[in-house]
Amino acid sequence: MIKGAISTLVIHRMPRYYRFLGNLQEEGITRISSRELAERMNLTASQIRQDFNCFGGFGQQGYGYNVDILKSEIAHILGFDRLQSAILIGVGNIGRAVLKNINFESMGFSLIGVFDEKESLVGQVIKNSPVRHISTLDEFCRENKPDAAILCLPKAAAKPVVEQLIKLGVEGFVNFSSYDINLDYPDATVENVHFKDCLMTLSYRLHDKKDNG
Amino acid sequence: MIKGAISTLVIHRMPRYYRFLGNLQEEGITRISSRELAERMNLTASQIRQDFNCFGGFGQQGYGYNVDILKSEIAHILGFDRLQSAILIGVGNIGRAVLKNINFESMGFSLIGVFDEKESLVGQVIKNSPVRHISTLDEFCRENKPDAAILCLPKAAAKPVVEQLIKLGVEGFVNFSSYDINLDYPDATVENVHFKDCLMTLSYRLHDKKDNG
DNA sequence: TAGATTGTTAATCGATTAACAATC
DNA sequence: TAGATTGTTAATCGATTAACAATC
Repeated sequence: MIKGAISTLVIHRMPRYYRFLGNLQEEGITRISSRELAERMNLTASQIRQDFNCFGGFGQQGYGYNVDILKSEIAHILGFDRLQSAILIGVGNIGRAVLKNINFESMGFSLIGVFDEKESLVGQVIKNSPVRHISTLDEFCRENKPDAAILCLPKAAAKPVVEQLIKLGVEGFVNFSSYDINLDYPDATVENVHFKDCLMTLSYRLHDKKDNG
Repeated sequence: MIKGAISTLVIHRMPRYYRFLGNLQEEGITRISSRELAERMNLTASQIRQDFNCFGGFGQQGYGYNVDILKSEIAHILGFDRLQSAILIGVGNIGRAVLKNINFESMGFSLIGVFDEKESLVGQVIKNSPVRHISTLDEFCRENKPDAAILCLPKAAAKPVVEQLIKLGVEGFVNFSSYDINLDYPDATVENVHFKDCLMTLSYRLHDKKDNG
């Protein structure tokens, strides 16, 4: 497996491959060619082969790809077999949606703490995780050294929390708040998710279609 | 304004520009050069100028860009001044998060209906929108012809609803369910949002950092 | 006028596509 | 063996960066 300089575009396609391979498994399909997969995913066969060959290539000439093997190779590439610890901050609607819909263990993370600023939520258990008060965050992090934090806070609250966590040594963030985490922290890895941007893009595309056919 | 064939990459940067320009306004900054904006956004000045010049260019030599003007030009490009009608389906945590955090009118949409399959939610009013039962969706769409639908459903429920809406003539989708809407409908415009993919990407990056420095 | 910074063209870089030899 | 399909190299295409003349 030759890593080194995988492009962002390739990396962002890997989770999508992983998802589609899961769908194939559910359909009972055990074998697929790059051509067939391309058709399903709206890519080209060439691109798929190039992507997989960034990591070594997992197919077999004349046969294609074994779905189970390919999926587990991707799981390995994405690091799902080596769990990292994560905390989640903010159990409003977004936080709850994440907690209820995402199986952390299946995607490389072990959720070790959930925090909110609301006293009334403290102690409540959501998906096996007791909610802790945000005031205990500092102590908790010094003791447990989480690798990553999932931020589900309102925009205004996000910035100070990010700064606090950076100081505490947290290196990875998934940010669902509409605050844009800026990457002046060279060691931090950030994935910003902006709901609003998708609506804006859709607005553009719908108008574009009406105007330009 | 010469449109024609704006690349996906440019289109996806526009909402981000819009957001950053809003931040500048909040900071009371009225004027910015491509160089300064590039620094804030982790882009290059060249790229910013190229992006804006896809739509005609809104700056002034020797001065830079007027923040208010640029922001409202982008609002116009994204179509925020010509509202389209939208419905939202599914008022679980994701649906509520969207309803509570997003101001539709400010990003080109007017929300005309909210639906859920749970009888107990019907009639409840969330952010000025009464929840309707999903069984009334067909009739509602035939009467009101919504332009877009925001899907906040579980994976299994998403597929049939998409097919139903396509038949009813809905052309745009923002899809927050983990079902991947496939674009075999040539007229439909889809923005899929996959929470999980972000976590997976973060997992990759964190491991990559540990392994390769 | 001099300085700054855009709009825009040209050069570079990277990603996708095409082609085909290797091989299952 | 013949057919299929990969892995991989080469060609193309597109996006980013660099450079600079235009101009405020």
